[in-house]
Amino acid sequence: MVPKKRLDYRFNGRRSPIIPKAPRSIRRRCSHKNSVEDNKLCAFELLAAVAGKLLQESESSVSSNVETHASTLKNENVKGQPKDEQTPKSESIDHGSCAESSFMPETSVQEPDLSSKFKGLPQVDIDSVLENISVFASPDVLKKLDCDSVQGTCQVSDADGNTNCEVGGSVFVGNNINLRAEDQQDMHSEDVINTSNVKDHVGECVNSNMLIKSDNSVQLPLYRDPIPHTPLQQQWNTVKLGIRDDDDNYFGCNKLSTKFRPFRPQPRTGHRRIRKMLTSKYRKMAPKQRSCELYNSRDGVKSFYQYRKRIYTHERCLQAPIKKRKLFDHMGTVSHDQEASNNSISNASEKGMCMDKCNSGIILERVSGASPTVKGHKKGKDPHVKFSIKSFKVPELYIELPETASVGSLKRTVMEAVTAILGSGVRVGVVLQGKKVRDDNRTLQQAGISQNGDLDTLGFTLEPSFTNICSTKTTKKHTTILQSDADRELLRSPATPMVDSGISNASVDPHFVSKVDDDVVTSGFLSSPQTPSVEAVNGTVPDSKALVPVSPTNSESLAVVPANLKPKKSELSQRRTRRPFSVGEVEALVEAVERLGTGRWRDVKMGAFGHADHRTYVDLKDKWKTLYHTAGISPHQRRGEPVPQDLLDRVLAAHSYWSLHQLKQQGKQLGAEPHRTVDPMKETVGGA
DNA sequence: CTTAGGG
DNA sequence: CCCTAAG
Repeated sequence: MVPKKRLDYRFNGRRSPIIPKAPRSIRRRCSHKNSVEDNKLCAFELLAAVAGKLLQESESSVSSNVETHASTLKNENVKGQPKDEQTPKSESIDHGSCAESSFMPETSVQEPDLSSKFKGLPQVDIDSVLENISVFASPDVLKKLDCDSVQGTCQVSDADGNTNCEVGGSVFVGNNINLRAEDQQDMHSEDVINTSNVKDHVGECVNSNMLIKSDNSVQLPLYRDPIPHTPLQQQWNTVKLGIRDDDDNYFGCNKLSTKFRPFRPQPRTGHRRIRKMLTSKYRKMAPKQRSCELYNSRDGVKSFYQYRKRIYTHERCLQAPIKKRKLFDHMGTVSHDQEASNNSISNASEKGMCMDKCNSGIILERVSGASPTVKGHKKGKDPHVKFSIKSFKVPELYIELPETASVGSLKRTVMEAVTAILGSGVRVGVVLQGKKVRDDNRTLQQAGISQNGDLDTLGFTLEPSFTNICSTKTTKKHTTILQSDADRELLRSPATPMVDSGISNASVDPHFVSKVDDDVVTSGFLSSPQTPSVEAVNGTVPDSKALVPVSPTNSESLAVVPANLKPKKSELSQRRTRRPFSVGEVEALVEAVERLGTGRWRDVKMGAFGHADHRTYVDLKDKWKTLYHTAGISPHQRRGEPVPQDLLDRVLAAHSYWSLHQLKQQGKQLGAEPHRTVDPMKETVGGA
């Protein structure tokens, strides 16, 4: 009885063309050129503003000669910095190009001049940086930047030349950072996935036992000392977020900072919606998402990484709902929890690859068991359950590096990210059938973890337990000042999920740089029970007697996810703007439902809302649901635009009618249950 | 893609 | 509104 052909129905998409989205260049490649000019100006102003402000607070005089200064800094800072083996560019190109490209924004390629020009800049005294920025902020330079952003990362060095404090600061002009993200999104992880070179070039360097999976995940065999002779903490202290690569190649000014962000794996080609997630809100927070490290040998380590936490066993390839991010953005640590809420893993359609692609993973080989799953064996009257955890997955780590960064830099960056997570302490969470088992007092049996249980769905998570993070003060005075600014910024930031052009505000805000930093500080590493940062899953490897590093290939084939992982939404979709139904719409809906019933939402949609692209049948169904609910509650409990009582009455009537009608239909079809078919009074029976 | 429900 | 499991 479908009135119309599906051909006519083209509104089931989520997108509502009608809803104006904040203008944003979703695809950098297209908009790049046009935005350059504008951004150039902004960049200049921004830089100037920042520089000006900071200079005021800076007592130290600065060199106006960039090259000189940079080289000096370089000399000071480079020493003491362990370097990874040389990784020739050629090699990167030959073997690691895929990996590299997947990690780095392509934008950088376009700024060779800048790159060379700012060589050596990465590590500079914070004041100097500011100075440098002001110096650089000439139209010419900006032009060369040919980029939408200028990021600066500052480091404060002590007399020994050791870096004591790193303050990552970024000035974003335009939407570079977002674009980068998108660029990454545009890349195909598959390209990387099967490339062993990622492992070769990155993993080996980071740690002989740690591998970076081609899918962007990091595998860190937990057997024994991943970081042999260095206490995690210590390692952590030396972490430099990719400020300088290991080949002594400094990135250009516009790529000074390396950001750790929850890693969002590249979507497959078909995932268009990925771009959606990169919309304003996300973008706005993007700068803050990056993690930076702030540490001072005197004041103790202060490091903050931002990572995204994920929810139990399921992880979505891409992300967390933006609204959550938003919260996270403005509320700092507190909102971490929220962010974790609806993550679920995706992908079956991707042959289990998604898992790997989606998550950075630390893989542990399962130890015991001859069985792939947790198995129990009798032992007296108390059955034992044997657990063999094959792997732990690290949550997404978003690492962003300029294309000009070296592979060595990438290695370090990843290493740092992983180290930060591990080093800050983790705790284990247990997930069974997708649900976290929170009650520590329950017995395994009670929790359903028995030899007879469905242990295939048992998983373990490594949850971050950072508590010491980003504590307090930074040595620099202006940091404090900026803090207040940042606070203000946070306060005035609307909590609404709908954000306009996103970056604009931030990018224009002279305090943006510091704000970012501050944000990072305040939101540093939080531990949230809800948000496991590391995921572990029971291996599917039948019988591994020992813990062995799992090669990317292996892990892929293992597809270690606790079963029920579906491939669905693999992108961070922005929540649609809320669009309350008008009385007129409600009326139309009621009318349509009265006519068509409550089980034909597509028809209802076509019949009554065919022109309303923003109303999907799901929306209508949901609206009906709420209407029905509304009708069932007292008027004073209702909110929003009041719905005429008569409509509500019709809702109840229609609902009632169609409930019976459906029962009838069912009865007819089933045929086996006569009493259901007709008697209206048997309404309740239907459910049985 | 649609439905139906839970969140 | 979102997200998913089921058809």
